[in-house]
Amino acid sequence: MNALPFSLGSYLQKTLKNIAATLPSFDATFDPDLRPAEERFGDFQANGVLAYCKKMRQNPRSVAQTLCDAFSAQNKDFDVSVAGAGFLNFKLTDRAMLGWLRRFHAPEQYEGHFRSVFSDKTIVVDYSSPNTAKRMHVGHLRSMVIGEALQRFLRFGGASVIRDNHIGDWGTQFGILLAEIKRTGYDFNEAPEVAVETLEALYQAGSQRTKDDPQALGTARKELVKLQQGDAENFALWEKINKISYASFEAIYQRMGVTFDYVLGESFYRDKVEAVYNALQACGLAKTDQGALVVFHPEHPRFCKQPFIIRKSDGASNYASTDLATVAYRSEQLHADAMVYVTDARQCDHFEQLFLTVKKWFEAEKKPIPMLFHAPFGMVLGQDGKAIKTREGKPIQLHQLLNEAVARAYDLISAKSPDLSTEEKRHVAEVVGLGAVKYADLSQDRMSNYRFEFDKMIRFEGNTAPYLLYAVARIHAIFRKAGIDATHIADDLSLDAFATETERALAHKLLAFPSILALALQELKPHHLCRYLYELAGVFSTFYNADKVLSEKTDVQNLRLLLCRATLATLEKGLHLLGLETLEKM
RNA sequence: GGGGAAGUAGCUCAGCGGAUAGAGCUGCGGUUUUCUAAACCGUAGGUCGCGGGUUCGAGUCCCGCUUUCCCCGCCA
Repeated sequence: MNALPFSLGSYLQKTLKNIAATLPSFDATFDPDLRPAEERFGDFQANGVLAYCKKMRQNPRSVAQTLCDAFSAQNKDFDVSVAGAGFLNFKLTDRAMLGWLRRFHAPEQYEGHFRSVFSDKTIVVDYSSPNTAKRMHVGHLRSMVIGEALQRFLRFGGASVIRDNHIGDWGTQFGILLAEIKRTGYDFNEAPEVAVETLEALYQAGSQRTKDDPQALGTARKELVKLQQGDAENFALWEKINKISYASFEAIYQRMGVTFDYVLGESFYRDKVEAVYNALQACGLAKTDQGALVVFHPEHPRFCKQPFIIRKSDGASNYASTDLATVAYRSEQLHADAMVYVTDARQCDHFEQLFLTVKKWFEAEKKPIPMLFHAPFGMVLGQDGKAIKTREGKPIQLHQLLNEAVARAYDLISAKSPDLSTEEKRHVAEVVGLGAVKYADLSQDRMSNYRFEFDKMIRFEGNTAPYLLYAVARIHAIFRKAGIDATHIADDLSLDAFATETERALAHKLLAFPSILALALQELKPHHLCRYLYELAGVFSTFYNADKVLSEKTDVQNLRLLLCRATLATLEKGLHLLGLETLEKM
């Protein structure tokens, strides 16, 4: 018999499907519906027989039994049984479990073993994407953090990922800002760190002015059209603004460990939107309405009336124009099979309209249609449950927020680990503080709004980054104490069974890692992985408390070191996939 | 007015049509001559917004009602 693969869930899924194909009770529509099981039921369970029998009007228990018998006739690694209404429960033998652990206890052993529907596909992940002329504030956190995690998931699953920061550098804000710069005569004669604040203030003042005064709005729109038509003065100003903005973004990215393959802002597509206008009119999708070029979708209950405006009545492009050009560019020039957009949920309509339009457009031109995914996320709320703001009602600057997280982490570490050197404390504080901010964001379902509370994210109880990082540090401490390099543990075990329930419970949890990753990837939701890592750390802590690793018996110690090594690998790999750094000491 | 998301323990949240709805915080009670107690163990806490329906089975799907948030033609 071959050694068991890394992804036991998908292995069982495939095996059951194959076996079912040889049995008269099943047809090709049967989906075993495999998932990790609670330990009291086994290690994995297949619930699919129930749904299948409902559809086929068959007795689920007897059908499950035939599948169970056929499976156990050819596979001795699992004890399989029929339970309840017709569940199939699979419990790995200790021997098979230990065999799996020996094969997959280190991250380098995972490489190439985790596959998904995105494997071997080229995928553009569009995330962060701030607007220039403003500094990043708390509202920019989620796209950056969630997008970074998702692109790492996709990459780990064997996809060829292109990270694209689609910066908003060509929109209406420039009309407002250019008008305000000209009105005030701002000359950029200050350091970039100061200039970025000035520009922000100018934008805010200008933005208010356009709301109060229709004439100012008109002026701003004209400045934007001039820019988009290549006016030299406006273009030079635009370049200055962007240069200053990029520098302020880069400082944040560096700190957060975020890098991009491309930074193709909206402006990159400025000479490509004309072709979009022509193409969509040529294939009859776009028409002029109230002076603007729009796309309606007659078959859609809402978008038959709600237009997708691809060119404004003043001739200026908007983000629909550039987004359409962007899809074409990514598909044709970057050869992307799929695109994932990580933006806030308010843009759901926009992306639904964009995807519908692309589908029809590409169909009409007989071009391959890329898979398009929107991964929307909810708002960041303050402690009062309302959109987070400073006391003055302004957005909280991202760099200030990160500084505060790190400062709070530093205070805590100074109190808890006074023996660390100042340098070590600073490093730990940086990892813990930034990790706490990232993890707080990732650990909640991205679709819901989440409450930003320093006190909750920088604590060591519950589903937090510090709790997970602490578990990692404790495992490192065991290897330090044993004088064993964690990457060189003995895997030639003499034991072929677990000695304690807690050992087995830990192994049970470790097996589920690939299934959880698959779920997180399928839904493009990092919180599934967070929840899993938290549970794993919890099971480990129980084991750590109950079973002493460094024991007098060599065989027991080797088994437990193997479990520690596997737990360490999973926690570290998982945290790295989430975009967090890990520590050996804290 | 139309549409979307949401309403689960006092609070913050998990819960892929499946098995007795779970965590953490808070409360109460324990555990350290032992690998990091920043931990662990125990206990308490629920009309899953309300009312119907589909199903062998509904927190999960459908319909109605209700509350909150968000979006709805030239912002992104």
